[in-house]
Amino acid sequence: MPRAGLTPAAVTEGGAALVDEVGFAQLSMGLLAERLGVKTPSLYKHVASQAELAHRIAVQAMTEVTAAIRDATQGRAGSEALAAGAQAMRRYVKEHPGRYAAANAARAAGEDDPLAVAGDQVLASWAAMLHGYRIDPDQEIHALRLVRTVLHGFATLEVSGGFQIAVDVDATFTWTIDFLDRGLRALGEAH
Amino acid sequence: MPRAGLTPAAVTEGGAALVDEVGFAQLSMGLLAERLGVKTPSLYKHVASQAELAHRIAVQAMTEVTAAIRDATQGRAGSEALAAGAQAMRRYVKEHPGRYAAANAARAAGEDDPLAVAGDQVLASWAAMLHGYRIDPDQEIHALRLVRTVLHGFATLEVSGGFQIAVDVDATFTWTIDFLDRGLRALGEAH
DNA sequence: GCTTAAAGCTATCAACGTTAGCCAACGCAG
DNA sequence: CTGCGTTGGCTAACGTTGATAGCTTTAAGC
Repeated sequence: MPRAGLTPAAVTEGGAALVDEVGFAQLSMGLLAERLGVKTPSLYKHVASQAELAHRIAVQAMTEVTAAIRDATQGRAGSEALAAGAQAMRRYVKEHPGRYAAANAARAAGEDDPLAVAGDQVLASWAAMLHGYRIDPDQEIHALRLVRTVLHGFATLEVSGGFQIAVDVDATFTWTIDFLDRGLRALGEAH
Repeated sequence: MPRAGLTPAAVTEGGAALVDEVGFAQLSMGLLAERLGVKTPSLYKHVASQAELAHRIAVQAMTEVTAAIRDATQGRAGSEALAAGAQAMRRYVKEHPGRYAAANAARAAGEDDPLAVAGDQVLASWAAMLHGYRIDPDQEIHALRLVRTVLHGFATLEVSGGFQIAVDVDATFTWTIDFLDRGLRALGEAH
């Protein structure tokens, strides 16, 4: 019988594609094995456990989110950077809901966990973006957490179908980013 | 052998207490049965499945959240109502993280699903609170979604340990609510 | 007290994650 | 090209957990 030519990276990539299709909660070793044209136990030659697989998917998601935000905010500052970064993140979550769910479910084990490193990079992107608003350093951490809260909250609510009413969610998102932008600008002017 | 005297409500309540202790993901029929002093299959005399149990817990959580917000905002309006309601919700989530997780994981099946009804009541509470800000009716839906986004995002991030940095999360919360309040007041004045 | 609906039990099944152990495929040395 | 070691894939099997079947016994109502 010919080999499938799997590697840890290939299994992770397959798992990431799978959770985006069927949802993170529906991830199972059997289903992934089937997609990869292999029997279930074979996966354990590449990943130690389903928990490790989920963790790898989470790291990949964090890394991809970072890249998306960085690309979007490249060369922009202030309001433009906020809008572009926020849209980039929202788009990523809509296109890869399973990966984002994996990233949310995952818990970093220690400071040097790749997941923690990737998470810090996302935070660093938002921090750099906020810098353009010239906010009082004492309030910077609060503003950073606010941005994260809003984007995370919006993304999870939208993906889980939380917005039922028949009003354009796109409009709400741009409105929300605008609301955020005004408040942040006001903070900078008050400095 | 004497009977344990269980009912669907008692099983749900036990399940709610359990998920708050061990986490929603760790909910299992065996563990709950043990807590209730009964063997696993006996639970199926009261709830149809683990999925139904989780759904019941979610409904209970939604109902309790509604009550908490209503009690907190009773007799207040505008900024005060926002602060009190937000604090009430945050407190509920911190005290009952498992139930809140159950509520987030649950999906309402149809318009008359008790979960949908309870969810609508929460939204109605926020809508009533927002009314005090006298916001342009066209923007009311966006503001409502924003409030929900912020509170949901903050609660989930805090419960999942998302705020690592050693700066007081309480301070960030009040700061965030204040940020929200200012923006909403500005919307009302611009009307 | 007798009847009967239902609560709890034991036994059992199915699905899934995981491990053990075997065999065949590929990479490389000679 | 041949032999050999590594390694990826397989089958078989186990433990756990959700769920069902069917029996027994409790306890509520007449």
